[in-house]
Amino acid sequence: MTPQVEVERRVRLNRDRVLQAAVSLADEVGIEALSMRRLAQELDVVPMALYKHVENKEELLDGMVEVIVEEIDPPIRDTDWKSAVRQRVLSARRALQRHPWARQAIESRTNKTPAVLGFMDSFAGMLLAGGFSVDLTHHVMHAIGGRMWGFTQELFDDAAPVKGEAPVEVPAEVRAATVQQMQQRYPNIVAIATSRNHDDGSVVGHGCDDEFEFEFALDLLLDGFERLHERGWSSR
Amino acid sequence: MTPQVEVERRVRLNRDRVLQAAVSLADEVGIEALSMRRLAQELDVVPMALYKHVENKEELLDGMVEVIVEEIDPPIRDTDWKSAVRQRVLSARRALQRHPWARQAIESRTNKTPAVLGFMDSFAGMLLAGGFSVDLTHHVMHAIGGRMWGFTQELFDDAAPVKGEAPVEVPAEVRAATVQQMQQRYPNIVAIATSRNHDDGSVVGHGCDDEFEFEFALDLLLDGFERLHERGWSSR
DNA sequence: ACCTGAACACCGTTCAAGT
DNA sequence: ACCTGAACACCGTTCAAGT
Repeated sequence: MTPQVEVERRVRLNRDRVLQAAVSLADEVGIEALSMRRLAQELDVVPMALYKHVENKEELLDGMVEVIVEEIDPPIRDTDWKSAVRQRVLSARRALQRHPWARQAIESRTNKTPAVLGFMDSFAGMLLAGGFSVDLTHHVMHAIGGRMWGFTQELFDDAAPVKGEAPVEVPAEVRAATVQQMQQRYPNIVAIATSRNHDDGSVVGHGCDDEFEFEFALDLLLDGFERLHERGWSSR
Repeated sequence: MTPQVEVERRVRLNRDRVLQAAVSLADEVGIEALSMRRLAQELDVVPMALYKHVENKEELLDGMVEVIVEEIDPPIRDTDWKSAVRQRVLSARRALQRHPWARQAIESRTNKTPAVLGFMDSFAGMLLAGGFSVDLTHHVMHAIGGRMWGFTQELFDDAAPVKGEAPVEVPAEVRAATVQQMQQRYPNIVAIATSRNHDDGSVVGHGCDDEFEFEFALDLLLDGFERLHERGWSSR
């Protein structure tokens, strides 16, 4: 009857279109109202059509987080570490504020997707370029991560075993290949992850001492408060 | 047939038993697997029986958060502000770590329940007792809140209008009564909330300047990093 | 290669009824 | 006063089938 209309609305679906639509829908209706069925409806498609472009809802959320992380500006060049870091943190904050659901979504993800790893890697790069030791960079990443979002805690930890599933055994050669790939793409992260506990020859690291990281940031803040208090600081 | 068994398992339900069961269930199976139906099953009761003790699932989650907040130790007396604050933050952290779902649950709540308000009030009290100005206390609360969990941002804001619902108009006399009640129970919070913008006579305050709070904490950390860097700090 | 339709095993919550 | 049972309008995801 109206063939060109049919043709117009039947744009071919692809992963990117699915993710973009999901982001817009979450912006409009909130993350709790974002369902596979509703998203499909928005795209004029039957629910199951989405599953050709996205494994399941978890992977959809991973993809949405990737979209948001890619909105963050790259590091500013030719400036000191402090203003580079400051600008980038504020840029990340702006991205999160554009999408009110993003904070919660990020915090619920346990997978580290490439965009997230890339962000962390270039972030560590700013500090290392500023002359920070790998050690200090590591702790600073934890401390600043808590400011922007809550998920940095486990970034360098071993993948947490999924509830109810036996942890997958990865053959040694696959592990070695993965480490090499990681080293190529995320050299700073690998440097940090391998710098501790290298006495036992493990390349992966043993997860961070959560308690230490927490108190590290806490004490920095407490000392800061004390200094402001002593000098009679006021916001006006 | 077996009347005493029937009697034994049919313990009368009440709000507390529901909340405790919900907390245990979430501890065991995770927050995403906690459903009203599953909780009812755990309590040997039909799903709808829960709704006599809890308005709906949102209120169930509010109640679970209350349970966790009540696990936090009260402030330690007869010590300086710094170690009082430090101990209490670490106690809060321990409570959250006992219940891995709690962080996410807290962050998803927008209601401020009495236990949460009470916690914040006595927290502010530690700083005020240490001689901090109301102004500095206010910003410190924001900065430290971000360390423990992510929800302090909106604590002093006006209640965010619920999506899709017209904001409820509260009669002036009801507002006045509420403020007086708040002043009785949460004097410190009210002091903080009313100290800013008092030039226009509003008692409620206008929400905080998010951007200012964020940069306040960020710059404290950046200055801290800089100091550690300059003095060649190392974690060993 | 991509999309569909029906079906399954779940949700939160309403309503009217039972004790 | 407290609990029940059936029903409604949703979920995410499987499977086998269509083009």
